[in-house]
Amino acid sequence: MPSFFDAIYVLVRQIPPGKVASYGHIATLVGHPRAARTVGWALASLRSAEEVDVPWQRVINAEGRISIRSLRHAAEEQRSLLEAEGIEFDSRGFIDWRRFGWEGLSAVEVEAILARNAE
DNA sequence: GCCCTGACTGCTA
DNA sequence: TTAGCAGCCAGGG
Repeated sequence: MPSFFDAIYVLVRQIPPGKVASYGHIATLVGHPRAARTVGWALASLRSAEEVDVPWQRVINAEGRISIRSLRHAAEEQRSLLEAEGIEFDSRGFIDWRRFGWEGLSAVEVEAILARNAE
């Protein structure tokens, strides 16, 4: 059974290129619907470990927008990375969930992926 | 082991 | 409709 952080990283890796998911969405998938802040915290600490292959830029807030409080340059970098994958921002900086939102995985799929990762 | 912090969220006023 | 605020969870000091 991977730790909470590991579960987050594993699920974020499941987000396909050109798609985005919200912090709350990821938190729900790992079994903690109210732990969105923890997801953000996990990704924030992840960013310092660049060798880890996790597409952190594909995780944004519930509004479909980048809202990094500190690390302003990281927010700009995130937007660049997403645009490079074909994701478009409207004039207000919002992403269209209908076009780029990730559908997520079923509980069964999540369980299988986490179990595989735990090996 | 307690206290603080944080890339969030949803409800109230 | 916009702004404030209190939960939520885990890691680090």
